[in-house]
Amino acid sequence: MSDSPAEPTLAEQIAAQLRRDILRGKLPPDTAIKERDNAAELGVSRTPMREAIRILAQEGLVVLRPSRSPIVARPTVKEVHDQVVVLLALEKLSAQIACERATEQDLARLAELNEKIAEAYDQVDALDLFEMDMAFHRLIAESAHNAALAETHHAYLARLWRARFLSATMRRNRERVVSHHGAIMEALRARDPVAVDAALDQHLSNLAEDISAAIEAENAAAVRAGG
Amino acid sequence: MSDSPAEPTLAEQIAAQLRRDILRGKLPPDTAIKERDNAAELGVSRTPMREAIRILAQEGLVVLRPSRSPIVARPTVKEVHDQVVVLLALEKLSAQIACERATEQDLARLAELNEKIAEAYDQVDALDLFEMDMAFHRLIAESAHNAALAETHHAYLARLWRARFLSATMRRNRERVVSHHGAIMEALRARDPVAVDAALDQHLSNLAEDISAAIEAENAAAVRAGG
DNA sequence: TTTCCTCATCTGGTATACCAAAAATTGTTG
DNA sequence: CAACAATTTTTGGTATACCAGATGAGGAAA
Repeated sequence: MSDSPAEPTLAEQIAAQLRRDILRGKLPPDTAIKERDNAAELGVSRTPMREAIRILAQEGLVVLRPSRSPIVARPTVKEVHDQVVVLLALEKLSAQIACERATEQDLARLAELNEKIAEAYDQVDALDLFEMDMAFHRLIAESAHNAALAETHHAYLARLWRARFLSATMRRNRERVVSHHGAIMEALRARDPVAVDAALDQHLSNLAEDISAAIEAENAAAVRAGG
Repeated sequence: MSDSPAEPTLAEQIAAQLRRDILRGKLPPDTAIKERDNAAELGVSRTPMREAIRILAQEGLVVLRPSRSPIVARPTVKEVHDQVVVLLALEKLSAQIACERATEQDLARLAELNEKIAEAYDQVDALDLFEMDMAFHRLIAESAHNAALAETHHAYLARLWRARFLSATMRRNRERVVSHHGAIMEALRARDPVAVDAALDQHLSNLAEDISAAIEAENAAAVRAGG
């Protein structure tokens, strides 16, 4: 699942481009991704475009239908909610294991990032803050030193990027995030599984609701626009 | 992730073929899968072979290396163990949710399959029994009615197919599996999350050890053979 | 007017050819 | 004999062309 960081292949570049467009909303749900037209538009052949579409399909961002153009996925509230449930479970498992296995370096990195977030939370724009939040959670997953777990967790984090971003824009109390992160940090540092579990529950419990509200709002808007 | 059940594409057929060969051991770990030679051998072009290899890479059965032939993966004991940990967590989460959400039909199907296994456990061959066991666990995951969870669980189940098969062949006490399944069944029917958790722990706790032993044995054999 | 059949068109799937980069091998030179 | 450099081979990546099936529109018949 790890790409060669050296020189991304054309298909990966295309996938990255489309991914950005989808996540930023430039390609809204239900938009058709015709591999012919789209490839011509970008001046590439169908082959890498095809592969890029497969990558995004694998990530759940587009859906493939037999004998039909692939379209940008329009996740239902239930689907997103289900994914959040899994994400939460994976992250809690990670944290549990991390209580035993996290190295001092892991904790140091986590603390450093947490510090950075605490300093910047009211100064940087939402997107940057969001990236840092994502990195924080990824670090937790990686602190369990379980490659499969980290990979799957990361996949869900990526898949929920848009939903989480939508929810982040509507949530204005950033202070809470910072305090939650602090609680998670402390629990991890104390290597207290129970406290970590509680802290994560606290931090992510509202996420599902926020995301649900955001998705519903977007879908309602789409319906109004005649989507 | 769901295929069109109608008419599998060539790439999917090739992937299925290779998957079987790998899981059955016909293509042992470290075997190179040259997309050129292999395609010519099967009488197909590189395109579907390439896609098939990607599919298997996604499943973790083969590893892609830059500027090198893809090779059949040789999972380390730690990797497999890590995956088992995740599988167990996913299955326990499924069971927890299933305690609330499982329909009577779900439980009926589960009971039916359990019955079938109990009747056949000492009569059918290991492979058939294994398939039934896999179906049993998949039913548990599906009883949570969380598509994302079921999908990820199934992916891990498939990824661990070979390891689980290896462990199954070396374990001769099939009765235990049956009794464990019965315990899981009863706990689910009672919709008792604690009991389900305990039953699953009981059932899957030895799996990691068994698998580890099997993997180590295979790797040792490979070393002896000059792999 | 409605329904059904036909045909043009669009879709993804596959085959083939070409290219550039990276190994591996071989030859040369110290 | 060893180390280095050039060539040859193998690899994956990309472009292009062709094919079969499905879709959907449009016309003909009831």
